[in-house]
Amino acid sequence: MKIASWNVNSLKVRLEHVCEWLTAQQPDLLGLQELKLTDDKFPVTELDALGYGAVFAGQKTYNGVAILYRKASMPAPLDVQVNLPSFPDEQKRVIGATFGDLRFVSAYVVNGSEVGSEKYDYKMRWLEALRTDLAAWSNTWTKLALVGDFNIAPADEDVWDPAGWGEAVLCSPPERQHFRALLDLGYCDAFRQLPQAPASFSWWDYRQLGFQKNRGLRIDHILLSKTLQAQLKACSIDRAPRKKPQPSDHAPIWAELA
DNA sequence: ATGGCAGGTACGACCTGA
Repeated sequence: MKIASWNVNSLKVRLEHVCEWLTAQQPDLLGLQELKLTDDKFPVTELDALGYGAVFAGQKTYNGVAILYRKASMPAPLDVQVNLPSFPDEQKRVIGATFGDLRFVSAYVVNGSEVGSEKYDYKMRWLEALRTDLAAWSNTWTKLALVGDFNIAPADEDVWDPAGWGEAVLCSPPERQHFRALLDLGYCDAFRQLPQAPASFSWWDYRQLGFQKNRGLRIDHILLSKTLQAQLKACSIDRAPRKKPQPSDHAPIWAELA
């Protein structure tokens, strides 16, 4: 089974890229973030034509998350849950669903703007709630994958210029502690369970030829529970869509499970 | 220190992203 995550930075603009990637990669589950569209504009028909169903929670302009599932291989989603139960929020940042005995959660973690700002404080409280709810979910589901744009580079090796970034937002010690706390609930960072090339990133700034110079960050992650970790066969970031015209600034990350 | 690029809103610049 192949599971994946992709911050598409507007599903309206990126629909062709998503359709091409689904066709080429045939993931069984794909978590999307930053849809930037309301539910009435979600491309149900186009995805259905490729054999994919979807559950989604969108809003105007910002945020918005979805789970796409390959209908030929996956049962229908059950127990669809939008947002964090312990954190009432107007912003649509989380959607979870159960496929057979697998719980799959797609999350778009708060960016945080800059350390010490009001948005950074919101990010801290939001991550605290995510920890609380992930702990609760872990009591219900042993096979759980939490995927998404975490807006945290877990370590210096996940930053193209650690000295330059320092302890700025996405790299600050409190954010990294929050990421570590999620792992401490019994999860692994799938990407780091396997050998990877140095300077592997999932996001590159649109400006200053960021991608061409590989000036990026690894902020998109697949977290696996222990049971799923034991099934992990491969994990990779696919840079190909980032090379296309009018790309998302994020690349998809995928993991193969036995 | 700032802006640079991109998307959305809405048709002006401005907000947000990471």
